[in-house]
Amino acid sequence: MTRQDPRPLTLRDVSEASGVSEMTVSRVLRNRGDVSQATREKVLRAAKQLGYVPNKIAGALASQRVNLVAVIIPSMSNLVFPEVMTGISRTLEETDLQPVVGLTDYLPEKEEKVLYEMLSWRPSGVIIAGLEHSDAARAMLRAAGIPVVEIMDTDGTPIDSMVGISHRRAGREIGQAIVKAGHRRIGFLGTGVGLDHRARKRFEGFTEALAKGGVEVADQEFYSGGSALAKGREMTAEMMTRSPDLDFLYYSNDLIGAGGLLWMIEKGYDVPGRVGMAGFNGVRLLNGLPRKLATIDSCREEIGRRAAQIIADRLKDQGEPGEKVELAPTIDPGDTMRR
Amino acid sequence: MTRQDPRPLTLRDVSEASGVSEMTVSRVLRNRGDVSQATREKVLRAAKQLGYVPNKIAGALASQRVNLVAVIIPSMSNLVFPEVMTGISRTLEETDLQPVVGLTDYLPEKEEKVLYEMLSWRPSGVIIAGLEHSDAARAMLRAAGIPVVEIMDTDGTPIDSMVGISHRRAGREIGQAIVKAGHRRIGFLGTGVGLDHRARKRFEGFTEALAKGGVEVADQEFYSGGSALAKGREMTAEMMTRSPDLDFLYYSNDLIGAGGLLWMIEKGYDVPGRVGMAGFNGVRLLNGLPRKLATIDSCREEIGRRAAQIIADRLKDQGEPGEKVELAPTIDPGDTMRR
DNA sequence: TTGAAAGCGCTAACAC
DNA sequence: GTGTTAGCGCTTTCAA
Repeated sequence: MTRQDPRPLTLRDVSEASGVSEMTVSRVLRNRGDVSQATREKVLRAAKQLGYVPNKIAGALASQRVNLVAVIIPSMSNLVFPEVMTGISRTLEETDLQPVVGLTDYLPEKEEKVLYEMLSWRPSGVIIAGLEHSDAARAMLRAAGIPVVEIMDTDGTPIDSMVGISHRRAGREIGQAIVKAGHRRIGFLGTGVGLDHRARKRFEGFTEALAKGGVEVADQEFYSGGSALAKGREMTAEMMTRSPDLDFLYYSNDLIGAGGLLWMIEKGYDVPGRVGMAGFNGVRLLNGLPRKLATIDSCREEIGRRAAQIIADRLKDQGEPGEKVELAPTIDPGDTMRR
Repeated sequence: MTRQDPRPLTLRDVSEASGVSEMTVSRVLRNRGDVSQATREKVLRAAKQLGYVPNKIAGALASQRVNLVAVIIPSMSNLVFPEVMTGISRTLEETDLQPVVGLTDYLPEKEEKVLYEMLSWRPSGVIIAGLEHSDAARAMLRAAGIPVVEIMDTDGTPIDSMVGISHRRAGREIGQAIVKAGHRRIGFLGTGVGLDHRARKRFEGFTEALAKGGVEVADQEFYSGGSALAKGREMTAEMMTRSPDLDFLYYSNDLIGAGGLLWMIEKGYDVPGRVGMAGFNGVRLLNGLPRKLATIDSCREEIGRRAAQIIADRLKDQGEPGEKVELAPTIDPGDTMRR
């Protein structure tokens, strides 16, 4: 228990303390091969006694195996990726794999850097958000020779496997539903495009569906940063002042939509009678607000689970490269869309 | 660019491709020592050409240095730890250190396991939430011989350094303020104690302050799981039905408090005239709700920043072991506390 | 400025 | 069931 020497403990220390060879100690600690009960106990006692913690760096180098899965996502501060992580963790917990997270802040350069850093630890697999990556990033992923699952989005061609929803389709479906419900003066409030490809695709699908119905977006406003609920309020106030005849507001995410909804309720608008509203994501955190915003579930936790499962299977030599999973989200009209 | 061989690239490949010794290639790639411009360029070109990504496993084993900081926290799914992470990341970004996160779900056994896993990668430092750990966990942390910063809480004795607020004091201060404002029929709504030591300490400080003012908690209710906003609503409805004479509701976190506040507004209660309300954390996400709940900022991002700074300094041989930082949160009365 | 040799702490493969 | 040997891919150290 008490050691004077600050040198980290090694297998050799356990070997000497227990009088068992290093190799056998290693076997015991990894539960590998046949070791007699007596020896096992001797080793375990010595290891615990000393407070030995194995050195995975050395183990990984020797065995050429690292039980890490690199997970590369834009951010943890909105409500979407933590749920994806939950799905990944839940699934990997049943294996000996561990997720390690890298954040990109939606910046391609940062993605490239983070990917490089993570690959330098030689993970067993990669789960990465989105289908858009720099050439260098794609080259690294291909060269890594490990299973790669691109998640969230299925509108494009994956390097290897992909799991997600079609954001273009999601945008299109909500657009169709809005037009079908008879709305003609439609406002869009969302994140600035460019950084977030999925938001862009939703917007494209949305305008496309409107166009088919002979409708154009009547007003739009983009934001970045700030508290989403408060931003939603502000933007909605501005837009309804500027374009008081709007009869539908479509938000690129539930949080700003919720802010907008709170404002509309306070101002006494008849929602959805006079103005319909919808967001995107199916954020559960918002359950408990006075009214439930219409939304499309982005299947975040399931995406995480499926992606992790693909990696796990591939590492067990089950499953083929190039698996493609497109989940089908459905519209939840909540309390803010006419049916 | 195109390789048939699935074998990962090594320094030797770059060495052969560039006609420079492995040692010199290594120097170039790490920007160490003097290398002629000509050689440097040759090496860089070859490395890029091949798409070489260094193997940190091997590097770490050889150099006995790992630029990782283990961050061990209970959860990512509430609003508090993501902000702590933001502070840690911001600070570490200015160094060559990288955070790696492990989650405990507030379970001591899981904490022990996660800690063991993380320490087996021989990180350069550890940031861990809370001051309560199993004996085994404490032993591991001490034996690791690396800087350890315990965060969030300062009510206790750290293994090495600590950065946080006194939750007992925070509870006491809000309790005092409530009593001073003349409230006598006080309800408490919070997380079940036992798992979350900090929530427990706040509650203890709270009841202590009430006792000093000759007041007892008139009604209390605990919850776990579910959507916090919705839970806050439910619990508040139940409590106000059961104990209609309450004149203050204190919640152990802002989210359930916000749910409660929404319910109170809908039911037409005069807040804070007839019933005062307060939460805890200073969650910015909630800015934008109709009214602002009184709260105490838990200084999450600053805690992250300070903790990371302590690790970074110690690794540069600046700063001493055993540093203790207690931040002083202040009450924000918002719109729900009489002043 | 460059290179050669000797490990870092562990495990695969094989012997006993 | 247990031990021995030879690396894993880098970096440290020292020599040239």
